[in-house]
Amino acid sequence: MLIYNSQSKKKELFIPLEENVVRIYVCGPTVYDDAHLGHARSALAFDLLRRVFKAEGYRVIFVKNFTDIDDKIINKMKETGRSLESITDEFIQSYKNDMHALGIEDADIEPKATKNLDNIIHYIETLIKKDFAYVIDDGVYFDVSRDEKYFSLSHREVADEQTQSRVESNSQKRDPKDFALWKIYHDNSLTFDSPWGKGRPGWHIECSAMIKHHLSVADKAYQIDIHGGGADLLFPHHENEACQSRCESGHELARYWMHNGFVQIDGTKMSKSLGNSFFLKDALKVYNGEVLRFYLLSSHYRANFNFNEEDLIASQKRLDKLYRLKKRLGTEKISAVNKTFKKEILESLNDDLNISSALATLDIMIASSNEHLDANPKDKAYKYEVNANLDFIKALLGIGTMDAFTYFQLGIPAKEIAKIEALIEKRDSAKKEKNYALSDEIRDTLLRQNIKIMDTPSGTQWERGE
RNA sequence: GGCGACAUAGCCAAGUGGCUAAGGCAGGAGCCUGCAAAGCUCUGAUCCCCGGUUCAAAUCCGGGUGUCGCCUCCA
Repeated sequence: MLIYNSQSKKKELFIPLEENVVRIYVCGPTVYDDAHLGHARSALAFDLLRRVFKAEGYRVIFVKNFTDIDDKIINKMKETGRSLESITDEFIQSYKNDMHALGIEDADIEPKATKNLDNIIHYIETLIKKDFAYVIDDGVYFDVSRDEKYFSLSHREVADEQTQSRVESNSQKRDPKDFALWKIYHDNSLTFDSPWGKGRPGWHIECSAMIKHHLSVADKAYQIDIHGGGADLLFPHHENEACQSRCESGHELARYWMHNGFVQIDGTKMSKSLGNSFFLKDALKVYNGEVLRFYLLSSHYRANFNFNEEDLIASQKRLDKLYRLKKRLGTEKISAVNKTFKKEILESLNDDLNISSALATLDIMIASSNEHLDANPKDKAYKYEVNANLDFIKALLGIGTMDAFTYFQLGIPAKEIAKIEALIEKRDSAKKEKNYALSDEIRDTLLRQNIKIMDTPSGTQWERGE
């Protein structure tokens, strides 16, 4: 497996810390609002990574946190009068529901900041004891000058004056780049006890503390194999995490750093402040989860992804072909997956998740299967193998999980289905009587309702249109 | 202002030194069909521009132009 490491800016051969085991930590959402398409893309990228490792026979320990202490959550508490837990529970559940709709399973471990306060405080104490952090009036800060490898992850040169001036700085901080490990609050907002006074943990510290507690291996040069997240987290979040962790433990945090690209709308980054963000739950009202999954998954995870409906429809049509093949197999019996097919798909994905290349192989398999079945419609052994191929894809990519007839009837209420099928019966009898004028008229009527008719040797079938 | 990424057919998108530049959507032609749909076959690119390196470059180097991102919470 080759993985593009943001730290070296190169593809590197993946070598696990422990044989046959992969430890992956991904920065999850701050749970103050519903998930948007960007969360989905990030989650899908690492879901694919997880599936590929599993297909290669690794035991995967996949950890994704929920940041449940944050100023935005505190603000929401003030606005609504609700408790922290009621807000974060709601959005954790909402996040999970949306991800499940996309075929993304829960992480193996899902730590939360509120459940790791002791770990966080202990971690900060160690950093102070080792003289990497210092206490001033408004909190505990990390002394960046004590880490000569600071900037080695994000490759930033020494920050220029402009950058420094942009950092909101406490005059007592030794360096504007120093970042908060613990923030002390004297107001009535939500706070937690600490040796330095009531307050809240800084953002970066939770990941370092939770990785150490939940995922790290001891006595290796690195604590975990892979650390992932959105490209916007590279600096300062991941740089700070890496810095804290190497200083606290003497070991580097992660051997490989992976960063996914953004979802863009009309060529600009989707973000709340720009007012162009798209909630996943709203998208899921319009598009089936698997269709959305396939679309968001279909281009490389590091590239930016320009979301638009036209491309989504094109992507759905591509998925339709997989389901049409599934439909025409007419059996669920399975033999062994085609070895060449499996090998080619895995080779593509093993190259830093080259999904485009993998999907090209899938499309070629679909076309050649159709070709073979056109010539040999009754070749059962062949059908079993194609079934096995589709089953392999289902586990690896999470597509083709539905019954084919269900797939083509998505979004059509049962009442409509009965009406459609009644019309099709009527058309069938008209056809038998060679009353083509009537049968074509019925077909046109259905087409106007976005229902496509197809006459096949095994009877008339229908599908929803776009 | 500093740093970085990207630029491949109408659209989406692989390929990063060497046979005919993957695959999908859209379009065109054909086979099939009562006619369609579906499926299959055929069909489209001097790889942003200008220089350079090389026997050979979409692929490496330099310079442009353009788009986007990070530097502030962010997936």
